[in-house]
Amino acid sequence: MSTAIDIPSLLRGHGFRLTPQRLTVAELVLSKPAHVTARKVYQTLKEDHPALSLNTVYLTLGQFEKSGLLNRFEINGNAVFDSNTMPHNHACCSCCGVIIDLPVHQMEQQAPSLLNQWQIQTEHRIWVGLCPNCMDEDRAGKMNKSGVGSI
Amino acid sequence: MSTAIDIPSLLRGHGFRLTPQRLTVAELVLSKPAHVTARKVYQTLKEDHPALSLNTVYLTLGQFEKSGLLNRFEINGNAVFDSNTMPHNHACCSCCGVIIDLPVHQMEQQAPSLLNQWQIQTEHRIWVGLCPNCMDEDRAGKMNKSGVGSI
DNA sequence: TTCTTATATAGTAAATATTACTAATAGTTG
DNA sequence: CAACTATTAGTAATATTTACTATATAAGAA
Repeated sequence: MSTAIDIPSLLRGHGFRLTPQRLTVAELVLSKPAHVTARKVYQTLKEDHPALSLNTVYLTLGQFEKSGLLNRFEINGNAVFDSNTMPHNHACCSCCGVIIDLPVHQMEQQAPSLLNQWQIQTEHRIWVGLCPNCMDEDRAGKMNKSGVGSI
Repeated sequence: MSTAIDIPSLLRGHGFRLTPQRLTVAELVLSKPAHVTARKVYQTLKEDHPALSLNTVYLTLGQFEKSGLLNRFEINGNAVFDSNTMPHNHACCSCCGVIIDLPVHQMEQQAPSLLNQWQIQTEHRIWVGLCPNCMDEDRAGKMNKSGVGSI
């Protein structure tokens, strides 16, 4: 009678046990479009769910990301988890912090029309992947594990 | 006899005093194209310049950013300072962490040709500015100071 | 239902990044 | 050289995230 996501089935389908904590977090971040930080999830839920630790929120969001249920990106130094796992872009308000989704399929180089009402201050586009050097090392089986942290 | 940047003049022109610490940091990050974190600057310089604290590096990079000498962006949870203050985009290697500059003026929606040799894993595009709500509040003189941290 | 077992969790601590504060230092200007 | 003020190192505080561990518990087997 509704198109609501069946959270228990979704979690089981990804091999998760159905614990109250996990169900609560999933209900908040997977049942509807959401851009959340771990802290925000914890603050939102802790009152009604005292049996939930910030620790578990971090772990759970990380698990959901690994399972492809959430996407993760960085904004202003915080990890933001996004229930929209389809390719898309974002706009973030520097005043209130709201984040909105933007389509990727415009031909324009400029900001998409959804931003007509916004007063854009900065725009940033970043690609993450393997550079030619590391692809070579990868092929040679010598890929290091230093990761991006070495910047 | 060279086109090298005159760091002392540059700093004086922005109202900075010429201290050894500031000159050292400036020489590293302003005299040539650079993508650096505060920690990286500190680690690079501390051996030859014991009279330099990580604290000062943070402060100095922040001052340079405020003065428009550096641009700041986030990648993998770290603040990265970029001596290229002209509009441009970035690619970051998920293996070695190298960051390269990319032009903004291609018409293509796809990754720019500089990335032909890369194996791109993810792409992210983000616009930062004032949303319609906050623009209204701004006009009404009620702009809050909560900032992006409230996400 | 009861038992078994591996997973999940809270609590604690640790690691990392960044900012705040302060007393002492040291450029700069006159 | 003297005075003024920016600058700095050191320390501490804050915030985010990860690591570790003993306990609790969900899920499947008996």
